[in-house]
Amino acid sequence: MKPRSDGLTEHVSRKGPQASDLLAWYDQHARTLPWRIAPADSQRGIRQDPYKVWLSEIMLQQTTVAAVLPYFQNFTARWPTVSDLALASDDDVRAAWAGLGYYRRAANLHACAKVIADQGGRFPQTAAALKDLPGIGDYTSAAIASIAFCEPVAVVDGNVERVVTRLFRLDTVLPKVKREVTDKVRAMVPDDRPGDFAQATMDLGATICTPKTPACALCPWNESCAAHHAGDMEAYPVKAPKKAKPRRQGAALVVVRSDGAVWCEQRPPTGLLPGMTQVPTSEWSADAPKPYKDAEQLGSVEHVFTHFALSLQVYRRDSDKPPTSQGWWSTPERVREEAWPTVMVKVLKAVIPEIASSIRPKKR
DNA sequence: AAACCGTGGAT
DNA sequence: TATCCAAGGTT
Repeated sequence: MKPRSDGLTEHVSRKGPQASDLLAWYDQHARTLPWRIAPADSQRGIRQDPYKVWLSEIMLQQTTVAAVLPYFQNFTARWPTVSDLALASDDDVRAAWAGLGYYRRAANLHACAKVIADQGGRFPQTAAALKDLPGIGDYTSAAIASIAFCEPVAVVDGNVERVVTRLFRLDTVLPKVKREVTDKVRAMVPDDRPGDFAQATMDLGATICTPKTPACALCPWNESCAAHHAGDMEAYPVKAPKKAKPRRQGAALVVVRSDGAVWCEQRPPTGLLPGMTQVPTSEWSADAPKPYKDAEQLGSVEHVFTHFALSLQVYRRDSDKPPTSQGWWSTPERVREEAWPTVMVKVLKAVIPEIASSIRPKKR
């Protein structure tokens, strides 16, 4: 024990973070979310619905809670069970996912639902078995297993990486530090409440141990946090420098039929925006596109994807003739049901704002 | 292993 | 306006 100037002995700094302290905080401050049950119910032995846990976890990958909420409500209202989702069409799932991003998640979600429906609608109950399913990796398998099935596994997401690298001042650069973080978490997971512990560490990261100006004064682990004592919380986790985003450009053609229908195409099933709906467009490259003929140029649209920024020149043509060989006319009543990614919503807003403004799901 | 894959909100 | 970044997975 380290002697103190007042003659007492310092205990807390050697104790290390205790799961019980975090769980006590969680019992008071857990966020209320539609896929989650209250910690009091959890302690009564009530389990969360594996379908809702799985669906929410897939949606929450690299996505904020606020963005997920209306999509989660829509999916669960439309497809109340995993077997209902398995029976949906690819088009319906894509359209329902439109706007959430990372569209391969939607294809993996649907494929996963079909596998589970084939197994009687029952989810595998261990992290190891869950990880074999499409769209389910290290994090998601552990999250579902611990939250829905009480398996005491380490659940490590971005929040947990931040919390734990600060607790122990782990200065290995991401993503290498993940192994150390996982080891630290594994040593802390309580056998009696693994799911609540996982959700508590994530809630702590989301609401207290935030990337910038963390609220250490409110943190149940502040006394045992090395970074808090050192005052360098924001230095963790250590990240590699980011690469600059290249800029690409292109042209998009909105063809409007005399009845107001818009010509649509489906993007290829792999790569960027897989399977999503688009209007005819040039290549997106470093070079300036050729202008479309017999069309009015309406201005440009800017959009930033994960690894490049795009500037699209928007053209409008009024014509009853299909401009490309593969595609379909979407009437004004149907346009909002198409699987438009956000870049295409921007394009449509530049041409038919009164119709395009109603494309996204309503917030709840 | 590093690149690919969206989006909207906060600062 | 620019940058960061949020409950990652796949190849």
